Amino acid sequence: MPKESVTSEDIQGLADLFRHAADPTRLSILLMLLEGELCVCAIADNLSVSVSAVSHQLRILRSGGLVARRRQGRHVYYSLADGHVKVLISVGLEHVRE
Amino acid sequence: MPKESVTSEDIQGLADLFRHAADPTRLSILLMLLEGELCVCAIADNLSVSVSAVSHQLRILRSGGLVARRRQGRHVYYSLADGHVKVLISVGLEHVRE
DNA sequence: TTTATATTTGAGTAGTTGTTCAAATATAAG
DNA sequence: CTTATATTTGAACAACTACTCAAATATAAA
Repeated sequence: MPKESVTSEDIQGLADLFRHAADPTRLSILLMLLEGELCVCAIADNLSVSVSAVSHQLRILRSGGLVARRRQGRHVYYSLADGHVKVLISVGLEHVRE
Repeated sequence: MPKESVTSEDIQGLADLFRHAADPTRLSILLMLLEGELCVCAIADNLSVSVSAVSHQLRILRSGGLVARRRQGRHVYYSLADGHVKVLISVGLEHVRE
């Protein structure tokens, strides 16, 4: 992957991706979604964060293409958008655990 | 990688890792270092950023264990600390390029 | 429709962050 | 020692971010 092939748009996209995963609350949400989809209230219950705060973070994750959502009745279920997130978290964990 | 095995320290470490890679300037530095070690002034020349700004960012990258440094004469050469960074960038690029 | 539950949204705010600028430190050469 | 080059450091400041709170929207049940 030579440097010449990396455009400034790539860099901005990469920075956005990492920035979206750089917050403990959002990261906790992503880790929860590794095991399957969850509705907003379930995520807020498991974390100790308000529903509003979770919704705000989910909006950011969705704008970054990290999660997808599906409405069913009064609930909105969120899930990981693709497999890249799993790999990023796995490699990241290897790094922080040395 | 079950959720139960991920501690809050893991989450904080992961968030720090992604946060360190979440800035365009730092990301550009990491991409440059993919091809080999460089001194501070060379990095500042290639980017359009002041030497001071580069030094500040290198300090952050070093505190996060992403880069290592080696002094030789008046120059200080920086390089990637381990292979995880390369993988993170590779997977990230796959994601942003769809 | 009215009521209740689930989620989203916007404003406001405290805390964080990246840069610039000036000063300090480090090493080498004269 | 003095001078020059390379790098680091701290303060100050503007820009950004994550949360709270209140209000709005959405869907379902009575």
